[in-house]
Amino acid sequence: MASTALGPHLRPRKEPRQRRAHETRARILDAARAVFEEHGYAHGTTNRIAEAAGLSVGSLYQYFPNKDAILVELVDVHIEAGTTAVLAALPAAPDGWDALPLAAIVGPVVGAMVALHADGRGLHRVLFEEAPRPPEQLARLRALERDLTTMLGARLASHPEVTAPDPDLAARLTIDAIESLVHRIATDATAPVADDVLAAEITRLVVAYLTAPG
Amino acid sequence: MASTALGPHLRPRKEPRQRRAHETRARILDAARAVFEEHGYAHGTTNRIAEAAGLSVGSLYQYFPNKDAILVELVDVHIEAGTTAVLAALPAAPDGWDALPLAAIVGPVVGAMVALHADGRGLHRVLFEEAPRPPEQLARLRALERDLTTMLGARLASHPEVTAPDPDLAARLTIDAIESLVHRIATDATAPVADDVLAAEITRLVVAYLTAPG
DNA sequence: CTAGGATGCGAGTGATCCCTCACGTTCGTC
DNA sequence: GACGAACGTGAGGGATCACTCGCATCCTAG
Repeated sequence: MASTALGPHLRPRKEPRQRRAHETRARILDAARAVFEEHGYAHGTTNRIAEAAGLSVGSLYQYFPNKDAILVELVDVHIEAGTTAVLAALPAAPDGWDALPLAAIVGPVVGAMVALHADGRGLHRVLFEEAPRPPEQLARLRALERDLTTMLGARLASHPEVTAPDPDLAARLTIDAIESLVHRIATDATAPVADDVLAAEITRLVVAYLTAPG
Repeated sequence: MASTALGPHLRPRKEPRQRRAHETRARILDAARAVFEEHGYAHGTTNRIAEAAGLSVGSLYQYFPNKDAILVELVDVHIEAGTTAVLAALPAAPDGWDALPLAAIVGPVVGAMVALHADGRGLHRVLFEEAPRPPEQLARLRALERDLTTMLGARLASHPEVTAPDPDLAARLTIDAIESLVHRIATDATAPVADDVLAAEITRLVVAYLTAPG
């Protein structure tokens, strides 16, 4: 939870003391997920969230100081889950990745990303694109992205299979391509693609790009 | 203009008769672009649009029956511009594309897409992701995308350079990758990439993907 | 059992927004 | 210049939404 570092405008009114309160808090977050996904940010009203959680608005405001605080917490949870999932998917290689085939590195990461976004595309869009977010959280997200990109760029530069002339740019395209394609296709209900097929094809795309003959 | 096929809820109140009225209409659309880009859909109020256009709200509602009608028109204009730009960028080849190098086909299309989204990323996001759009328009957009994808899939299947095992899936990834990467990178102000560099790199990615061995 | 804190309630407040309407202003025509 | 139509005005109605506050109910320690 990120509540320790948050300003007073995003801190809950009271820390829950009884078990009942913890359950209520969780119910609010679950209801918020559903309501934001269905109605979007602007029409995802606090009254609707409270109703979906089987509560009154007043109770909701016992746990969250305002509407945005709910959203911020949902985003934080998603960021944390994504970071740990991707890091866990990276193959363990104490001597660096240069000895591993590229597909063995890219494949698991893509698989983790696909799994992460398998459900809740609408919610994800609302959280990350539609809703206003505090600059503090946005900066954290950008820093995370930048770290990931430079880390990947350095690794790619030394990998024997990689032929990209500008590894940093290649790292950026790679990460953006993975995320974008997962978003677009994994959750497009009109023409679904099986998760494993999609992951394999995105992996094929990335590996082909990084190892293309000069 | 798409006003001929629109229902009464999206038709302007009156067809403009005087030159002044045409200018007013154009001013409203320009102002709406700016206001939606800056404030998003929900906070892009009709009063703000009218003010930005140097008009009163009442005048705005002489030309557009409601807020959404303004948005629909902006989207239609963008769709039309995008379609014509991409079609114009395709190389003329009466005997089909099979004799052309893949890069000569992909390059111009990517270049056209980059140029098309060079400005107004924020507006584009609002128009296509944040704002609610009538199902009719959404269906038109999906149909256009599907046509483009199947057209490209058929062409790719017969092209000698292409090695992708599933041309339709490859066509889909190709189109989505181009659009996504253009959106993400061409208009990310925090770490800008020159338009020509970006277009070249995306082209490299697509060609590498489509011609990957194995 | 009971006191007092924790939790839950929901009508109401003020703010914002879309859109209307009754009325002025400008333009084209004779 | 005078008349009618086209065009422009902006205060305000009606609706929605975030959030509050006074009070009821529940839980738990002593």
